[in-house]
Amino acid sequence: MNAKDHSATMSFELHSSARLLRRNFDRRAKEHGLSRSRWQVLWHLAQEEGMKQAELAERMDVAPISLTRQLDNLEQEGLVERQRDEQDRRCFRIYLTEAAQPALAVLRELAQETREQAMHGLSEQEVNQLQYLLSRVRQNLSCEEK
Amino acid sequence: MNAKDHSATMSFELHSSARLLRRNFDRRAKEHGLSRSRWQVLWHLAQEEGMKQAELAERMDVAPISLTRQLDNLEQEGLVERQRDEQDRRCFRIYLTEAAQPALAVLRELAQETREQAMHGLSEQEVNQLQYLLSRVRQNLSCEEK
DNA sequence: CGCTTATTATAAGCATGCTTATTAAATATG
DNA sequence: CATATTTAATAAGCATGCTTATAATAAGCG
Repeated sequence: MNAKDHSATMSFELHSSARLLRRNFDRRAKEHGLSRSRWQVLWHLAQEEGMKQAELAERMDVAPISLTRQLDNLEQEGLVERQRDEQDRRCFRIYLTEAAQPALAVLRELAQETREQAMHGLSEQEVNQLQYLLSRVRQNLSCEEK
Repeated sequence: MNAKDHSATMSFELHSSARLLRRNFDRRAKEHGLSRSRWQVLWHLAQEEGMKQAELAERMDVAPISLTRQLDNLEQEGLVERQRDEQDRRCFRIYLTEAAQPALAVLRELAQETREQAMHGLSEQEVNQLQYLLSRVRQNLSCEEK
């Protein structure tokens, strides 16, 4: 097997393992009534509240319009709140509500389970190495959006 | 940073780099009028023709019904053909047409470019290592669909 | 053979992403 | 100040995945 074949296999492995990771989490989350798009919103808000919709969309790596519908639903269910920015009345700031806390607790637990399953049998050094190599691939692909 | 944080970052890196890989390819393919779902069909057929729709869907890791619409379109454009299986008249066998060859040539070239960009600066050993680690993650996640 | 079950493809309708166009508000510019 | 441009959010409509239901055919079994 030459280097070129290796890199082809690599693309496959990368694509495949990432898909399985998402799916593994999705399967767990679904049992708790959380779809992927929903848990992604809650997850990112848990890391930082009060972002504008556009900022949140940027972080989630979806188009702002794609977020609108999700926020509509989550707001209707009382899990998030849109608050008008007083300085710039065009935009909303997005906050989690108290009602979202139980869902977040579930999410943290599910994420932990998925990670443990994915990394099972890998030494700390191997996890570090994998992370390092992936970050280099990511940088190769993200820097040059030419 | 402890092992748990590492594994969290790892999930992020895996998710992120896989997404960038797809996107990088998509961007190139789009310039040639090929959407992801379309090139995935052609790509898999190029590896093996004459599969049943269900087999092809299995390989592509989509539901059979999701493939139906894509094949409808590709068949209409004359890039693929459905041929009735003579032994089992319920199923079709899917084949590429001559008209698909130019698109395939483009796809091969794009795939090569994307791989080279993704793996830029990685030694052959590092590519091997990355592939090995990813395959272990994949096995961890795929074996236990519990 | 005749009935039941499994398999293959499709249809209908939903979820969620996107592109493009629109509205309201802020900002820049003459 | 008035107009033009930019920005934030949304609306409309398309692409593509899914789940669930349906039709045709094959296969198993009495």
